[in-house]
Amino acid sequence: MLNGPEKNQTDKVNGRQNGANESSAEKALNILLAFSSSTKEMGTTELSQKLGMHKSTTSRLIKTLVAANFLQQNPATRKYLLGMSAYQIGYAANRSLDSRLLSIAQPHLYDLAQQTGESVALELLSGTNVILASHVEGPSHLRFNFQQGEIVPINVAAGAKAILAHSDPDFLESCLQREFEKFNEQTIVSKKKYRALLKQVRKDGISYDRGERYVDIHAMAVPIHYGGITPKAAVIIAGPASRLTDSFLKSADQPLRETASKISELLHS
Amino acid sequence: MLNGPEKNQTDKVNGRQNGANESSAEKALNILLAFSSSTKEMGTTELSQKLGMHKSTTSRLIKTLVAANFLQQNPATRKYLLGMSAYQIGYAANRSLDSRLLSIAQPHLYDLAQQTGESVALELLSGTNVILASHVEGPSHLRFNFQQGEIVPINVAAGAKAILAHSDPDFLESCLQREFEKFNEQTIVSKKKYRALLKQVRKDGISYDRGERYVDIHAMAVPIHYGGITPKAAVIIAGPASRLTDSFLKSADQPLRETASKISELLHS
DNA sequence: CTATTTGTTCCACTATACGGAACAAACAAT
DNA sequence: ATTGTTTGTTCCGTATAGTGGAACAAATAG
Repeated sequence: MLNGPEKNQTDKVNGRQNGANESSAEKALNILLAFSSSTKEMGTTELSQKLGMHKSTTSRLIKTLVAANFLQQNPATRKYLLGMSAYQIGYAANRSLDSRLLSIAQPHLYDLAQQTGESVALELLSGTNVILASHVEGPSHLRFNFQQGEIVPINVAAGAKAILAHSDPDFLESCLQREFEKFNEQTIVSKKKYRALLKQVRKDGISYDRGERYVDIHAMAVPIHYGGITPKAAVIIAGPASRLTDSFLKSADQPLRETASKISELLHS
Repeated sequence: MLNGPEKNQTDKVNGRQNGANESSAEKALNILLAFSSSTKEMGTTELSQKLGMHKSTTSRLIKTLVAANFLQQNPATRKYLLGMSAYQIGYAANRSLDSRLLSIAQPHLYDLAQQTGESVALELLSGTNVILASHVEGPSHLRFNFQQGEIVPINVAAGAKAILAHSDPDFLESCLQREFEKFNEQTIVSKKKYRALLKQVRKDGISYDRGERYVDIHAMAVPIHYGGITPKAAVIIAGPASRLTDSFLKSADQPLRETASKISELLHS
């Protein structure tokens, strides 16, 4: 009789035990993820070492990934890089995440508006502008009325500053190519000043607009983080300058941060 | 007696025979691709039907995809949608493809500049602008000097029209939110007129700029296709209005189209 | 032109994925 | 609540599909 006395004593707890177990599908996904961190092209051997897989296994999986257009081979270097299908699902994910973000955020924006008494909104980065995607008007009679879908230049949007403060350098540069329009005396038009401001925002985790677009409207914003990725959205509180005093900013600080991090967490769940 | 004398007569030619054979990695990738076409969330059963797989297989693979964050479950609907990893590799693919596109295109842009005698460039769509990514100056003394990295509004860039004419409707709408700046009498500021123009461009496969940015500079552009995806780049020929006559446009038409399709093909190889 | 690195194919072995069916969980209809 | 229906997950024996050593092939370096 084969397999002797104790047979399946392989402590397969049932599921996985240490994460050391990998299906071929998992391996294929890991290959894709390996390309997401470094932009550079990679060959079969390099990949197999990086992921601790055998060359032959890696080679076969790459073949599959290439066939599905998730990877492509650069004929010049014979190495591999991400392909059109990767681009495609990224594009689709972007849209899905947006719509999901909006539905997740809505109730929390509402709570924040109730709590602070001011208008609250979500700003989404789109190219080199910010779009006002979702908003809740504050209960007060004198309040800032967000205009749904309004497009705001990055130099005057509090949300844009919050987002760009954590964006990757290349992207930031491409945004700074564009000339900053001046709306009033408070508007920041100097790129140098803007950069310095972003540095401060990154440190504080919060950004402000002290009438840079409309002199009598102030705002404060905190970014929403999507995993390890450049944030592309921010929660913003806006209202009349007369009410957004220093003491208001102080009292609204914690609730705003909590709302943003709550939404960030829910996105990942 | 069932199945009689001969048993394993299953004509397993050995490898695959009809392409009907699918590895688990392939199946996982197909699930991802299923989400790229329709934005809507899908459940296990719906997916299994769409892909012709068994429920149990689909369920297991979804589990793997969720664990790797390529999919996520919407707690409200219990259905699945693309997750952060999808977004992440899309973002990386975007960068990779750009750098690959530039290196692939360069020699062909050069050839086209030689052939036509005018300046040639690559325009990349970035958000709601177009960036001048790579260019070759024409041999003539009087020529259009592209400025590397220059950002051009979509209403005046020939490349933008070529790109947007083939973009998906949602994206086009978001681009049209932005107000069109008027540079001179030729500049198109009417959204209605712009839409009509795009329709024509889509039909012709080529777009023109007859001095819409600089009155004395004309241009023509053809989009580069990345697989089945919305194009995000175009090849453009620009030069002094005095030389871009109707007869020039006619003679450069074929070479320009050929350059664009050559680059498109090389991207896929 | 040989040596070395890198990538692919082969094949016997075994672990892994399959799919029917049972089970479990939501949701609808009484 | 109770039952019926749809949808999703888990179980498990079987057989297919993936594994990895090694041979082979193709580039690149020396």
